[in-house]
Amino acid sequence: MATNVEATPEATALLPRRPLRADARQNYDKLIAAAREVFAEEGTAASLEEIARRAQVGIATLYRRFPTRQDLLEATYLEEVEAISSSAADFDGLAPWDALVGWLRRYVAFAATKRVLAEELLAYVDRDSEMFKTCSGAITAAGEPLLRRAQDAGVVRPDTSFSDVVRMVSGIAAIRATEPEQIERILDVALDGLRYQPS
Amino acid sequence: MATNVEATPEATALLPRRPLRADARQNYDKLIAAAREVFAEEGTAASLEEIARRAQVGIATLYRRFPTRQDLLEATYLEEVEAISSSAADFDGLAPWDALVGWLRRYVAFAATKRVLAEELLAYVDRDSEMFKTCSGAITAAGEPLLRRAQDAGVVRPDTSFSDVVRMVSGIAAIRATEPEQIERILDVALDGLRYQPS
DNA sequence: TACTATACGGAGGATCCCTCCGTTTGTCAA
DNA sequence: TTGACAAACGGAGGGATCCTCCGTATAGTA
Repeated sequence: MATNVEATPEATALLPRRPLRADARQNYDKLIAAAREVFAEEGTAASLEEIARRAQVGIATLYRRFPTRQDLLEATYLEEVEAISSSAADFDGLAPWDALVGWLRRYVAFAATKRVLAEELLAYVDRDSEMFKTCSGAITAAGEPLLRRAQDAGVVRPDTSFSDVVRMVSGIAAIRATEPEQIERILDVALDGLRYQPS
Repeated sequence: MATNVEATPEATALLPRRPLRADARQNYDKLIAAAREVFAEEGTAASLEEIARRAQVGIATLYRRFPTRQDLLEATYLEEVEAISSSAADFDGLAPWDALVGWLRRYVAFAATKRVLAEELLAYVDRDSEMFKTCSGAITAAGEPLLRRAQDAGVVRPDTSFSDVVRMVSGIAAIRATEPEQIERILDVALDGLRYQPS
């Protein structure tokens, strides 16, 4: 995950934060990492003490940094968005098709936890709040170039927008499948649809 | 709510249950009523002890009847479906338009809690399970005649299906509005759309 | 090195989950 | 009506979680 230095060059400023003491910053990162794991495993109703335990941090440390469950949820969500956005750069070296698909596959894993976090956040935050707008903007800025590159190279049909693709993948990621391989199969088919050239 | 007699004439058999002792049946009804209230107020993560308290029943009584939180959730959901279905008969005496709109307004209140219950149930029950199929069938059987009657009377445009109307209303009911009056206003506009006669 | 703001951890009271078990009560047959 | 029993009830209580308070430790600075 993105380390928590306050002046990262490519920082999208999703998480504006004052400088923390070194130990505090480490604990912050450990808490977010643990929260992402536990929320993914047990849903948003997961025990905060379990998160603190897994982060090997006292429960009070968790509450000091995140006074509310919402605060922890929101920070985890923003870290996820930041991670999926900045991960687009990891695929720069690959061929256009492989780069796009590689990122989208990563997006599936991201979308699964993102959806449940977002659902919970929406109970307290407005859907078209500054936060959600910034997030969707960051994701578009990260992924749209991958799509355009693939389209310019002729390996993806030109009549699809980034929004189309992301929503298609999000929809597939949200399928309640009994076996996880099913998601894989469906995703494969759908991605093949992107290569199809309409006559 | 529908009282819990085991041989109600119009019973849709959504809730097959063996005959209960009189006191047990009363407590069952009190628990469902309390559960509906509390789930609506606090979400599906609400405290079961709070539900037992509000129903003025011992906590063990709740657990005996509903060994699992899922069981209580499911029973509450089914009661809601049964209530909204059988309530269609309440509007038989009204004019076609008033009958349809009256039922749909009741549906909005229903949909708000239904959605959150269904969301939680889907974590454990398959989307196209017998239960969900039966429920959507019951709602269609209840509401579709109201729509058809209004269409036959010429007060609702003929080019809309029951599914269209229900999903429109469900969508409006799911809006995360800050003020509840907003839902009312939007619903009014949308329902006026039903009267509009395309040329 | 010494000082202080910052951060840490855990005890502890309140609440919730769920089970066990002794007590009460509805139902039915005599 | 009455007596007997299956059915149902309620609450205590162990374990887990929530959240706060407060004494202790340490990073950063002069």
